[in-house]
Amino acid sequence: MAGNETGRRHSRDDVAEAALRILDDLGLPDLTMRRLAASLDVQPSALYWHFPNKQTLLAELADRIVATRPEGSAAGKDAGPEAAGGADTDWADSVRSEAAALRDALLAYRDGAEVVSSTLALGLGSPETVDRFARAVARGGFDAETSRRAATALLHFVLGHVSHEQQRLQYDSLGVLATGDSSPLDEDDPAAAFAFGVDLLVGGLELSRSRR
Amino acid sequence: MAGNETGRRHSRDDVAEAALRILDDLGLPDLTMRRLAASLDVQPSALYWHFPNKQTLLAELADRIVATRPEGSAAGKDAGPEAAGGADTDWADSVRSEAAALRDALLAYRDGAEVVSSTLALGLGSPETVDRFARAVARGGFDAETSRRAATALLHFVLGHVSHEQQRLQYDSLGVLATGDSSPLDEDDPAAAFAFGVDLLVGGLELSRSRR
DNA sequence: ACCTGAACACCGTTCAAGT
DNA sequence: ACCTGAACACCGTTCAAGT
Repeated sequence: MAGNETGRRHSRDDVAEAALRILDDLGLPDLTMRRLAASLDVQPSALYWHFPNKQTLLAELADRIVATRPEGSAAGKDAGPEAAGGADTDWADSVRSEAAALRDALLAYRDGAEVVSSTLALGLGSPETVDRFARAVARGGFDAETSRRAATALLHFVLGHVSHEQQRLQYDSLGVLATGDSSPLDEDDPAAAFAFGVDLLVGGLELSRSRR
Repeated sequence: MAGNETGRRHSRDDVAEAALRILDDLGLPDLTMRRLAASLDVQPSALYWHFPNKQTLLAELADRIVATRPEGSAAGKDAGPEAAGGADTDWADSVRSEAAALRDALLAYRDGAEVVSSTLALGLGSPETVDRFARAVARGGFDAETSRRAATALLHFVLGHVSHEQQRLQYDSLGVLATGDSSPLDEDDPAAAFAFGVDLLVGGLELSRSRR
């Protein structure tokens, strides 16, 4: 059903795309190697020709998910007028839109945040996501270590927030929505709560800069 | 081996303690219902008399883990001299030590952060952890919604950071420590990186306060 | 280059029945 | 109140062999 319509053999890309489909349709708990194999009309063992194990498959999915950027959501150019060394008055907005773009990408696939989060935790997946944050922060004139630490703080917040957001989505889509049994982490306006958290981190950076 | 030494029957508390032991000794992936049952000299099905399912067991463990506070690490009293309404000049330090105490508690058990994180994500577990953060923030004179949002941002950062920290620990303890293959999220000084992230969030709150 | 067939070593959960 | 025995419906992964 993915890639080649009726032909027998599949590519690594076919497998990844079929996996992404199952993820988005059924969710991460239902993305099993056996179910994936079945969706490709293949034996489970065939998958191990394309990927050494499930974790590697998930890392590939994570990379594809974070590469999902809604059209025209570029968070500033890679090398603007002030790219070479100097401080950028607009760095804060670029951090904010980088965060928003990542959130959008994670929300584009069911359980996207959890897939990326667990892949990052295992040290797999491309470093692109942290790097983008770090570059945006560095535009503010912060040193490399500060930028990297701020970037991971941002990433942890974004992944935690969106994971919870998505968990809530499918919790609501299922039956259990009794009145008032919301957890204290639930937010009635997820986007606003997200922006607030990002602003807190950006504000902290601004403050640390104003103190030299 | 846990609770009653040679007697046959166990309490819910025995089961939880045995589970905590397995978690700390072998890690979350090896904490299976079957292995837990074996450690109690009991059939797997016996566990389902004490807990309706594994998730509920994990939620109980999460509550016990966050209740682990190293001796004398109280992050300020629950009702100090300025408890009733007014702003507290020292609220920032209380947020910081609350964060440090939570980190210590999570680090006290292998995979502690992941257990708490996944429990929180499922909306299980006690709301105490968020509440403590929210109360510490509220001492700064912030309204309830701001305090709650800041608290969840803090919690997401702490859980993300410590999860990664712990994943790195057992990654290092296993074989694979080739030179220079560290992920961009790795920190050579985890405690400093942790404090930096917390300071960013606290700084953001200070800034938002100075802007009225 | 890509897949089958068959097996290995597991999982979480249910449920009637026992004491 | 607490547990056994047996089953159900699954997992991820390996590996010799096929085309």
